[in-house]
Formats: sequence, structure tokens, C-alpha cells
Amino acid sequence: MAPKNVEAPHIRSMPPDAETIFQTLRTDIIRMRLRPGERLSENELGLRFGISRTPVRAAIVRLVDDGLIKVLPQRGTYVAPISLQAVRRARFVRNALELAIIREAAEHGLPEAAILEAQQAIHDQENAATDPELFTEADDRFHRTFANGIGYGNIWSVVENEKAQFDRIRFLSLSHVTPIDCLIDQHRTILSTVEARDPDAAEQTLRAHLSIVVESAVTLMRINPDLIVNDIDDPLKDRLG
Amino acid sequence: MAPKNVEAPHIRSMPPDAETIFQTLRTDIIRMRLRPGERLSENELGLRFGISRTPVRAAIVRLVDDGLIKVLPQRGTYVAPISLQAVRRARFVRNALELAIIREAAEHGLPEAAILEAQQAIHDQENAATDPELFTEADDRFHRTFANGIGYGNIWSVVENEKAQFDRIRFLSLSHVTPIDCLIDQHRTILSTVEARDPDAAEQTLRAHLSIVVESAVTLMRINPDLIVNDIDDPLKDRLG
DNA sequence: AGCTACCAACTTGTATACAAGAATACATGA
DNA sequence: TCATGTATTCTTGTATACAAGTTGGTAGCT
Repeated sequence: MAPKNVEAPHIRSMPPDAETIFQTLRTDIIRMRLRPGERLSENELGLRFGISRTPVRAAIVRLVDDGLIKVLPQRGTYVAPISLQAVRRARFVRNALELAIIREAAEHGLPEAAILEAQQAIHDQENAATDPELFTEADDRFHRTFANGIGYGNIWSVVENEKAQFDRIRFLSLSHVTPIDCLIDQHRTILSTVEARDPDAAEQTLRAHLSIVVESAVTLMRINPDLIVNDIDDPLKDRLG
Repeated sequence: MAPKNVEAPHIRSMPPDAETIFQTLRTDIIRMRLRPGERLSENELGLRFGISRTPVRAAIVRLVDDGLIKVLPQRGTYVAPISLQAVRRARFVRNALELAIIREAAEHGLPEAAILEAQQAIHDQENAATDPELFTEADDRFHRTFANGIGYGNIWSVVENEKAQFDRIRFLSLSHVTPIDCLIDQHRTILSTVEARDPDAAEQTLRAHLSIVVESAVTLMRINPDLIVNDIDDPLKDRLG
């Protein structure tokens, strides 16, 4: 392919807009490249991205809504600490939604395209076992396939939002504590139970799958207690129940 | 109580901020005081509230995230049409979450304060049967009580966001099609099954309750087809099946 | 009349300037 | 040395000015 009449290979010449800033910051926070508690000056971000404060603020407003950033008026903007409340809540919401999704998929079936996409996601995970970012991307894609396949629109975005807090913990050291082979095996089982149209088996398998993910998160939380805020009211439920 | 040293009874002297604008617009959209498709000029809103475009835009960004407003760059800002996709999705998410919530509440019990709050909400609904806004407020409060009572933080905000599209339909003519007495009766049954710690009965009752709410929404949709956008891919699933 | 080209008045997106509060460094006093 | 008052310099929140694009009306021509 001959080069088009575009003057240069440096695509970065055009400054990013508010949406790009939002995506970039969100990814950096979830990937833990921006650590909980870290300060984010609006002026500094604008300088770094080569734009003014206005689009930076638009991005920050959305990130505050997602619970990834905390703004203290006239004091500063900070990456939100990982909240135990938020993690517990995310686990509950994800469990409820994904179990309902997998049951719906197993009861009413999935389109052929979705089955193929899930198989591809499993395949990609097998080849990405050593790269946390690639592995997580394929993991997300696997789960998202079922959410989008049951015909209720973009349900996954709800899980995705809740999962953000959660994923920050996973990115602390995914490969160290999570048994990757086991996760992929469970993915295979989940897909096969859905293909076999067995809702009870699908629900049971997914329940075990999500439980393992939570256990690894709890372990990671104990290893890095400095990044987590324990805002649980009742100390009896402190252990993420 | 003698008047404090505040100069006047006109509390409205201070101009509203971005958060107030957001709440006001959100309520007006859900209450259908702002109709789907209606145009919202940023300049006009700023003039109406007595502030500049900046805080108005901050509010609009959040409302776009919630799917209540659509912005067409350089063309205009509009109240989002009621999307069939969004309604179906909201129903699925609400069903999954509220069923999980009520089951959790029935299995592990609720704090005494939550029980009292639910009773109060039922009481308020009995006295607000003729006022849609008051009735809906008490209805929300009833359901929210269980969500907040199970100790997983502010789960209700997830349901609340999804429910927004839904509620717009209900506000088209709540009293005309929804059997209010039946709804209140179901609330009483739900609360009693939770108090009796009977998860299966609680789930069954809530399932019927949510189903009735959906049925009335479908009826309302047929009465006001001009406000709804049919963006369902598969025409076979057109009936909100 | 009917069609085309243009222009003026809007829209949102972004940049910049100003306002008000909070924190820190520093001078000043005992 | 230690406490205290003050001023400077940060921060975010808001107001305003500019840039780029769309729309609708209208003058002019066929």
C-alpha cells in the first residue's frame, strides 16, 4: 500500500480531545499506571496533553461519576483510593448481572457469531498468559461476548463500570496469585454449558469462576494494604464475606 | 423559632451550581417536564438559570453519560428519545439486581432501621395514591431501602441509573394504567416475606411485582408511540418479550 | 415559478481570564 | 526555640472570548 497524501507518520500531531483524555486517564487508572491517591493537577494534565483545562475537566467530571477520581474543591484532584465498599459492591453487582446473563444465554441460546467470538477469546487467552494487559483484554472480551449476545443491548457497560475498582486490584500482580490455567479451563466449561443449553450447570460454573476471581483479589488486597481504604461500617463484615 | 440573621426569605438569590443544574435537568427529564426530542440550548439554559455555559456543560456531560441527553456536535443538544433497547436493558438489569438484593435481604436479614423505613415508605404510598410524583418517590424509597440495607454500599444507584429511561415511561400516565392498590399490596407481601426470612417467597413476589410494572410500561408505550425510538435489531423481539 | 449560491445567525468545542478558597513558606515577635 | 500572623502561590469553579461547523433564509439567476 502506497502512502496516502498525508504529510507524515507522526499521527500524534493533532491534539487529543476530551473523549481521548477520558479514555486515556481511565485506562491509566485501571491499569494502575496512576496509583490511588496520586495527585492530578488539571493544569499539569492540560500541559501534558497539549490542550487547555476545559476538555480535561470534561474528562474528570466523567471519571468522578465513575468513582475513579475524587475532587476536593480548591484543594486538589486525586486518583480515588480503592474502596472496600466499592469492591464489595462491585462483586455483588457483577455476580448478580453475570449470573443472570449466563442463565439467559444458556436458556435461550446465543447467536453463532457470539459463540465464535467466545472461542476466539479463549484462544487469545491461551496465547497471552504472560502478558497481563493482553490477558485481561481477552478475559473481558470473553465475558462481554455473553452480555452482548443475549440481545438486551449494551449490558456489559454496567458490569464494566462496576468492575473498574475491581480490576485495579487485579492489575497489582495478576500473574502472581491467579491460577491462569484454571481460569481458562473454567471459560471453556462455561462456554460448553451454554452451548449445551444447561442453565444450572452454566450458573454453577460461573459462580465458581467469579468466586476464584474474588479470592485472588482479597489476597492482593492483603499484600498491598497501603492502597486500600477500609470504609466498611460493620467490622464483622470486614473480610469481604 | 425566631428568624436568624439572614437578610431575606428569598433563598433563590444565590445562583445554582453545576450539581444543582444536573439534578434539576435530570428530574425534569425523568418527570417528563422535558420531553424526548426537545431541544436544549446551552446558552438558553445558562440564561434561564442565571449562570454561564460552563457549569451547564458540566451537567450535560453527566446526563449524556446517563443516556438522558444526546449531543450532536455543532448541531444541538436534545433530550434523548426513549429507546426500546434501553428500556429492555433497564428491565433486565433491574430484574437481575433487585432479585439478588431481595434474596440477600431475605437470607441474611435487614437492620431494624431498614424495616422501619420500608414500613414508612408503604405508609407514605397509601397516602399519596393521587399524586404521581409523591407516589413514585415513596415507591423508590421502598425499593432503595432493601438495596441499602444489605450492607453492600450504595447499590441502588446502579438500579437508579438504569431505571431512569423506565421511569420516563411511567410518568406518562402512571395513575391511568397501573393498579396502585395492587402495587402497595405487593410491597407489603415483599416486606413480610423478607421479615419471615423466606428467600424463595420473596423472590417470587418481587418477580411478579416487577413484571406488573413492566406490563404497564408496555401499555404506556403503545399509547405514546411518538416518543419512543424502536432501535431493536431483531423484529421478533419487538414485543419486549 | 424553481433552482442555486451565498451569507448571516445559530450550534457546540475549546482556550483563556478571573474569582474564591486552601496550603505553605516566611518573617516577626516572644 | 517556638508560636503566630501574613502574604504568596497553589488549587478548582466559573465567566467570557474565540474557533469551527451546521442550518436556514434569501437574493439572484434561469
